[in-house]
Amino acid sequence: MPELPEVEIVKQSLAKKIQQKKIKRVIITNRNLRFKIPPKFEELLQNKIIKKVTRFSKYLILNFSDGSFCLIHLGMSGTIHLIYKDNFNKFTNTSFYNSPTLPKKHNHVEIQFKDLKVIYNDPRRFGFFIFINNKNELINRFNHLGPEPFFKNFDLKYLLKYFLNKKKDIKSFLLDQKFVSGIGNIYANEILFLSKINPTIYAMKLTKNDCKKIISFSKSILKKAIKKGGSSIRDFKNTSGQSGNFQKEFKVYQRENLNCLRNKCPGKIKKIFISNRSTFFCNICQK
DNA sequence: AAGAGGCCCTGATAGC
DNA sequence: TGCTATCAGGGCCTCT
Repeated sequence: MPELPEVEIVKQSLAKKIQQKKIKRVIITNRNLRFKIPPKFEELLQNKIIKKVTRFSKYLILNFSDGSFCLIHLGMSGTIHLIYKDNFNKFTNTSFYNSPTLPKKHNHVEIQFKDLKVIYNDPRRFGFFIFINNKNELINRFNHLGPEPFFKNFDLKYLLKYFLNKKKDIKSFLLDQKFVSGIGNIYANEILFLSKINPTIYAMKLTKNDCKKIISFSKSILKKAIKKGGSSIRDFKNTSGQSGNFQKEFKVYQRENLNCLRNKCPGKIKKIFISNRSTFFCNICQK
């Protein structure tokens, strides 16, 4: 669900509110996430000072002043909510993701600061919180991940080499975090539409020009989505309580049977499944 | 080793 | 109204 742009919005919002602050107390109300939160977790975070909040791919990272980290993933349904102390008992909080109010069910982690608290909610429990002891351990966690689309090494040479002899559709590669990290189902669909590439085509069949377009549109669409505050396909709110706006720009995602939006293209958007993920494309202009 | 497929989980919605 | 089936922004694991 949250892809790179949405996680970036959460990161920016969170950074403004909790950087340089000391964690007073951590309360776990439900330890069952993708990885069970160990009993010592609360103790490890207590009294840590958050030097910086950063992001890699779809991962949020709390960088503590003593060199340790907390790695957070939102999975499909993870949301982060902020509650100010004055309103501790009111649901007038602003939400970073997905809900205008704090949900009553499925709250898992509560991180308390002097003046506010941060609550993590995750109905489907595909997300996680992991304590990381040091930089090496953090780097190891990311070892298997490919570059973000923004990185310099996500270039033509990389794609051409990676796609050599690959008998798998390009859509699956855009979703494969080992190849490129940060792209999810929405943006994979949109990138292929903008590139005029059929999602079912084998990666090895792509031309040099196709690869150039994929690189260029991956960067531009993610940048644009961040600029627009992410995509709100449910109730996404940033820290100011504002929705993202990028969903208004979707050209194919969730547009099954609607007219292709490319100038003068007579096509209609089709929906198929690739590796169990819904895939939207125009079968006229996406060759 | 690449590629296909299943699985983790709850909730919203569509269809009967 | 109320049931069931399907699908949802992700990623890991196993099998061939």
